[in-house]
Amino acid sequence: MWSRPAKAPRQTLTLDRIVAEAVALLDEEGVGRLTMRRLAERLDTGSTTLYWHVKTKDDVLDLALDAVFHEVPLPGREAGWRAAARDLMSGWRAALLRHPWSATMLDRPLMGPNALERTEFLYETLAGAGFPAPKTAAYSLANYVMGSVIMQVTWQQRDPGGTGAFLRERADLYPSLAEHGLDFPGGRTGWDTTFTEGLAFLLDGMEQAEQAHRTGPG
Amino acid sequence: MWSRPAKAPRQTLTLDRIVAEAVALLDEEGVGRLTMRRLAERLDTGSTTLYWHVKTKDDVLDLALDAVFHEVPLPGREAGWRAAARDLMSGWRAALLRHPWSATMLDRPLMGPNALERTEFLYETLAGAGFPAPKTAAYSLANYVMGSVIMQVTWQQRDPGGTGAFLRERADLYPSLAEHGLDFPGGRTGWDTTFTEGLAFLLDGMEQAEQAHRTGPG
DNA sequence: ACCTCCACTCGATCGTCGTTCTACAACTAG
DNA sequence: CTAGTTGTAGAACGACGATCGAGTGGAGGT
Repeated sequence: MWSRPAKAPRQTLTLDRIVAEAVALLDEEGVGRLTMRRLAERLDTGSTTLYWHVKTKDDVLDLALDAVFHEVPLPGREAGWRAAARDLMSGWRAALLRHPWSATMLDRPLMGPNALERTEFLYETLAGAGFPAPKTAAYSLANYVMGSVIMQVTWQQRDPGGTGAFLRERADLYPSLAEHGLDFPGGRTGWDTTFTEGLAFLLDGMEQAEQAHRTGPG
Repeated sequence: MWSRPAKAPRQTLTLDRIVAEAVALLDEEGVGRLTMRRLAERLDTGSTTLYWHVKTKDDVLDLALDAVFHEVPLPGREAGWRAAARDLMSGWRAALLRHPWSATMLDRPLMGPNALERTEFLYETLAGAGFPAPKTAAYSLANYVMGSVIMQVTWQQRDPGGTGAFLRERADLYPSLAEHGLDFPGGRTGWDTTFTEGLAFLLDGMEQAEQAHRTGPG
């Protein structure tokens, strides 16, 4: 009819749009509020429509998580394996922290193309450096990063801030904690330097083992 | 009346019974199937009754998680800080692996009495060993353990076993992964030794720093 | 110009969940 | 025996993930 409401020009929904909007929604409201209905609403469609592009909600989460890994830059290898590993892990951490919800989702297989590409890079780097067991080295580094991010996100956003007081009240039970511990944000860069120092421990140990392996059986 | 149906002797529901049953349910069916209704059913009561003893479902999960930490033995300190830290971390890991659902729940503040007691022990041990920043050392160790458990549980139970084949099919994209990697279970003790070796990296680095600090500024 | 087909959309609906409200039963103290 | 406290439970609410079947638009063939 003459005054037909110009029916929206049917810009077909794509998987990319769904994933991008899911990431945005997660960034803004957190993992607890990601709902198929809410996600659909933001995309101006019905919730059931999403199921044409995606099998389950878990698919959306898997895709969103892998999208985060896409933000992790692959460092150069000129500066040696240690610098490459350090930079990759720092970038990995930074990307996860930029999307705190992702920390909660690290308990699923990281099998997306972006995650695999980064893991492959890490293995290549370590194997190329002559590590006898790149598996162990990569495993240690990845574990450390995952644990760090989870811990930081946990304390930063799930802690009502009362932890310090909570522990100080119980200083008789937990003297060491009350003295040295758990007031993490502390300095502005507290988290970052603590992460870097811990990573240095790990890299030092790895370097030591690598040198021993190079000079030992040679 | 003589033949009164012996109306169940009203053994009042206690918080301990709830937590114990929650742990059992989680062990048997996993975190996805823990429901207030199912939990209540196992306790022969109504779901709403649980809310008398507990404020939300999250409380149940927090309590169940802390119950896991109760299984972590506190090692002796005679053998030095390194042995104590190693043993505490191994016990920590073992307890979490015994209840794989707990790995998924490490993204919440570990503020239960059992968790705090273990953390306090770790801080005490490291501070007593003269570490300049026990916070960094404890943080590194805890992060490593958390990451390790999460990764192992993820691959062991959420992976349909097709990962090896999946990666081998894509050996052109991920050559290093296909060669050295990700076929973790490998030997029977693959996970354990990989964990121990990685932990040794970390402890080596820490030991090195501790010695440098002792001889350096002295 | 017509028809067909298929990628795509959506309203209604199912079963389940966490949680609240309110009424009720059992035990305890006086 | 009664009053109050402690504990229990049914019904119900709103929201969720997911399925089903009926629809809609546009591209391609004829």
